[in-house]
Amino acid sequence: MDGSHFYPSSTWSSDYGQGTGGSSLAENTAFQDAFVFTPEELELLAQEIAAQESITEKHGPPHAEAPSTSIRAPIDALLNPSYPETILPSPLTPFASSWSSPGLETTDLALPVPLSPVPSNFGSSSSATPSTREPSPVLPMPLSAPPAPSAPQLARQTTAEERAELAQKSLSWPGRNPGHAVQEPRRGTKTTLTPAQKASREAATVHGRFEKEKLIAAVQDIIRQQEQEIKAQAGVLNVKEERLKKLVQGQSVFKRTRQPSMRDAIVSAYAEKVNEGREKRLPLKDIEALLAKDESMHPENLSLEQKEELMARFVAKKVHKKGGVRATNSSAAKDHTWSTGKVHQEIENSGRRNGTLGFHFQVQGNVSDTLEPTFYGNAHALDFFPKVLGIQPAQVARMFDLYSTTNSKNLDEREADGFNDVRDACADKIALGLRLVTGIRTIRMMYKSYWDLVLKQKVELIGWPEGITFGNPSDVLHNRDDAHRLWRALESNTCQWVKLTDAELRDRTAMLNRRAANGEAVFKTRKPRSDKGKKRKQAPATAAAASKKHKSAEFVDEEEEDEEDEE
DNA sequence: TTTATCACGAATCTGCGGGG
DNA sequence: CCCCGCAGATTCGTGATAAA
Repeated sequence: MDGSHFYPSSTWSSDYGQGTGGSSLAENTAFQDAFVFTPEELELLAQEIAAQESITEKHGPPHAEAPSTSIRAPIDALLNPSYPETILPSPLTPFASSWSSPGLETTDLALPVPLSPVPSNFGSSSSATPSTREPSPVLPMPLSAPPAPSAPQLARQTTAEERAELAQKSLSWPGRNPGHAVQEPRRGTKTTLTPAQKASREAATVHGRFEKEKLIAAVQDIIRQQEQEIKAQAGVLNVKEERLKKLVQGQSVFKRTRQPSMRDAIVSAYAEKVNEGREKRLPLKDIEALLAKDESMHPENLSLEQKEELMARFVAKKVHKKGGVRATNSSAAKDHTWSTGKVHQEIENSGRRNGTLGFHFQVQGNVSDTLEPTFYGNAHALDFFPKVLGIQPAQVARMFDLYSTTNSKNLDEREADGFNDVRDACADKIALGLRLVTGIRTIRMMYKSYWDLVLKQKVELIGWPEGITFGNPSDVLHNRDDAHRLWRALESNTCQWVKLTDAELRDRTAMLNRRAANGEAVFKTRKPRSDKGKKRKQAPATAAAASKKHKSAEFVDEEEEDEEDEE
């Protein structure tokens, strides 16, 4: 069916939800795009846009409207509906409280009222009111805790060294993690705008607003068409409208991280090389053009060692980007907001696709941090708290926040605590990998008879980190570094199970036979039984006993073998 | 064979805080 | 309270290619 243009694709959602800010509509609808709007909702939406535009023109961006109450205030509001309503946004804002909004949705106050699970709303299009959307309360800034002492000093006009020194002394996240790699924020790329540039930006803003209006109108149009299309196709296909909607609107966001490629490694290194000492860095296009001419950097002209070095540098860079400590509270806050938003989106989408319920709580790790505590649940997931545990989710968030800040730990402390967990996780991951690669659900990892397993199952565990003895993680991992090294290898799939080709299998067999011939104990040999060679007493000859005995004898033997191997 | 990730710098956007 | 500029974040655009 060629109707894909009728449906909001993921491209739509990213453009529409996160791209061009300015109006709160754009930033607040990031996770609403999967909804179908009823005519009533569309009307509300239009009013909302108008209201927001006028606010924006009058008072600047909507975030300026955010109440400057303490973080406790909205929680109190949740717990106590009689809390002054002044902190609440207009009830006309049906979509005004997605994860990124500083405001609270009206439905947040109505938490005790059971929320309908989302799927039940799909069919009844006209009654799917905004109030049945998920509560997604996000607790607004600023935090009541004192601001990090480092923040104001880090603000500007400081050199990189001064910043680093201040950060080290401060209670900020990098300051609490001395010795850990810190991502240096991009600085100095900003130049003062000329009047012409300013004017140009202003014009662009106006143009952008106009474009956005067009975009919104187009989206509304698409949504209307989608409604009609679903209705029509449901009849043709003889499926329930509700079912079709679910299929159409469930978004899939399966994205796998790509393995680092040689080409990207080369481009990355080359960019650094050609930009060295350059005041204004070259655009990628130019870098690629230069690279195309520079034959010394072409993969076919690079030695194996050079390639390995480039790749190692590139991988290290990526690791740093992924896990480097954020240098400032401000960048940490941005990262946090974005990351939690993504988690919420996953919970939401997965819930739609698979019918699951989920919730997510994330709070700052230290009173010096300034991150928003957030909690989120799809459909009626958050009802679990009041209905089963007898406690409001907001209260849980507050307790969690308190727990977290009074049990603050930096990365090293966390890792020290986590040694056992990491070790266990390694063993689990290896076992799971074996099950996946063999397709045998009940298979167990046998470290001591590993080579028997390799030959029998035609699989192999590759990429075991150098310097760590191969064996059961419980036995061979003795310190944090080794545990983390193995874990990183497993997590990055550097160390993983692979299937052996016939040639590889022959190769391994030959290799093992050679080693065995040299007297090496590669194959596990069982100790001969103590009564070997002796004539044994006959078992009772009843039919039942005989059949049972036969079966269990084999079974028990294998079990014993496994237990022995795993220890 | 098709899809979409990912390298980079530039462009663009947002929140914060100083100053009027 | 509002405006403005800074700092730092995200998104865009292009081509190659890993992954599906």
